[in-house]
Parts: sequence; C-alpha cells; structure tokens
Amino acid sequence: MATNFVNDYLLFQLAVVSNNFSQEFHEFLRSKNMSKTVWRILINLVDRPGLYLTDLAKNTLLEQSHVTKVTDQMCKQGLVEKVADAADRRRVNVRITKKGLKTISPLIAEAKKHEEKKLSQLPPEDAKQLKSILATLAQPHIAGLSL
Amino acid sequence: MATNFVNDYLLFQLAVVSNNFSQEFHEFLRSKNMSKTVWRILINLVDRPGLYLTDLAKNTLLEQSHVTKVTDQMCKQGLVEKVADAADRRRVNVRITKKGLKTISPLIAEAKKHEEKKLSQLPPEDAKQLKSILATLAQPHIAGLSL
DNA sequence: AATTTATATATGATTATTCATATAAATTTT
DNA sequence: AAAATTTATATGAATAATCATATATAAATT
Repeated sequence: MATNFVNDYLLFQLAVVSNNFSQEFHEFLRSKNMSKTVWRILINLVDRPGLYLTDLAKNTLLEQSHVTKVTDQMCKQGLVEKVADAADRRRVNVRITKKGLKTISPLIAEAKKHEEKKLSQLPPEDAKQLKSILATLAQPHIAGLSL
Repeated sequence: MATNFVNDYLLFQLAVVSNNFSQEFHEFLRSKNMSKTVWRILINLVDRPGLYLTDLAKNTLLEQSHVTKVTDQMCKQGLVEKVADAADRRRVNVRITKKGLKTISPLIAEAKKHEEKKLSQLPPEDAKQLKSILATLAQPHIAGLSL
C-alpha cells in the first residue's frame, strides 16, 4: 500500500483510533436501544446538579439546537428534566432524573468493563501512555490553548 | 466541578481530544465549501490507484451506502470517477481525478501546516508521545486485535 | 430609563446519515 | 451445472444533525 498523507495524518489517526476503540461499545449501546447522542448527554449529566443547555452542548461536543431537540425527546421519556433557571430566565437547566440514572448506571458499569478490556489488549506501555496523554490533552485549560 | 465517570472515560476523552484538534481545520474546510466527508474520501484516495467502494467505506470509517451517495455526487463534480472492476463486475473502483487532485492538494498542504501548528502548541514530550502512540494504535493489525 | 447589543433557547427548513432491502454478480454447495 | 449462499453496490424511506433565524431575556450603552 502506498505510504501517503493520510497514514501519517494525526487528525485522521485520532479518528481511526477513536473509532476502533468505541465501535464495539457503540454496537452494545445500539442493542440497548440507546443512541450515542443520548449516551453522551446522560454521562455528562451524571453526578452534576444540572447544566444549562449551552454548556451541555459544549460538554457533549454536540450542536446547540440538536441538544434542544434531543433533550426534549429525553424529557418525554423521563430521562431528564428541563428546569427554567431562577437567576436567568433564558437559561434552561437540564437535569438527569432518577429514571435516567437508573437507565444509565448499568451501562456505565459496562462501559468501565469495556474500557478495561480494550486497555488490557494493548501492550502495557501503550495503554499507560495513551491514558496519560489523553488525560492531559482532554483538560479544558489545554483545549483553551486553542489546541 | 464534580469528578465523575465522564472525565476519566477513555472513549470520551478520545472524542474530546479529536474534536479539539480538528475543530479549527474543519472550519477551514467549511470555508472552502468542502465537507468533512468529501475531505476524508479524497485524502484516502490520494496516491492510491483506486479503492473499491466497500474498502473505501472501511478506510474512511463511513457507512457503505453513504459512500455510494457521496461518491455519486463527487463524480458529477468531477472529483472522482467510478469504474467497474474488470475482474469482479460487482465491484466499483473509485479513483481520484486530476481535478480531484488539484482540488485537494492545496488543502493537504494546509492540513500539514495546521498539524504542525497544533503539535507545536503542546509540550514537546506530549507531542512526541501522542504521535507515537497514535501511529501504533492506528495500524490495521492493531485494530485487527479487536481493539 | 430608553435604546442597543448580546446571550440562551427554540423552531422550521434543509442537508447528512443510516437502515432495510433490492439487484446483480460471484462463489459455494449439492 | 443448477441451486443456494455470499458479496458488492445501489435505492428509497426513515432518522439524525445542521443551518439560519425567530423569540425572549439579560446586559450594556446612551
């Protein structure tokens, strides 16, 4: 195979690695009738008192109007609730409900297992390096360096 | 902020880092009226004699019928051509055209610059680690380990 | 305090992507 | 070699995601 641009292109390599790692788990989610989007929203709401919608969009890497629509659906399903902010009536706080927590908890347990499994398949040095480098680069202040 | 699952979740960290790295370049592409999908298809065809459609889908991480549709559009725009395979008439070889090359070449040059810039903003050890670990993990045989 | 500007969310129209399946050609099995 | 199975691509319908913009509220300016 020709050695060309794409093989050494960092941004594409990131996409490839991300895809390789998550494919199996995303299939699992689909088998549980949960979309990646709903999954991402819920895991970003767990252990938080709520996020207003725009921040939720930023945290989930999703587009604002998309989050509006998906969270509306999720409200109907009872997974989250949207509460007008007392201090700023434009803002809508999105909170995970008990039902949402009950839905997501076993899936988070599975995600942890899956992550363990993936990491254990790598050479130990690679796994260690990967965790360390990602933890650093995923930090907000690093992203703020216009990474 | 609460320290919870999502902050340490490898698969999400990968998505975050990938997003942080590529956001700026994707905005640049959009300003040139090129979608991420078309970009991804073209960079996977450069320096290759052509790929049949299913392999192109795998290489680009895109869904097969989506690739069928997007490449049809790209044919109309003269960026690629689809040629029936001589040995297996079910297969369609997708090849980048001269026009496609002419379109993508300056963008690849920009991508290289952008990658340089991103890496130079990181602490040197991080940049080195990142390149090395991704190069390893993006290799097909690693992916084949059911990563 | 009225006006202007900025911010947060929602909405409708458009576009992108996926899903299920049809069609056609190759391969395998009988 | 006929039938059954598998593989490659395409198609139409359904769903997901984005874009432009409207609406409402808050903040800043005059």
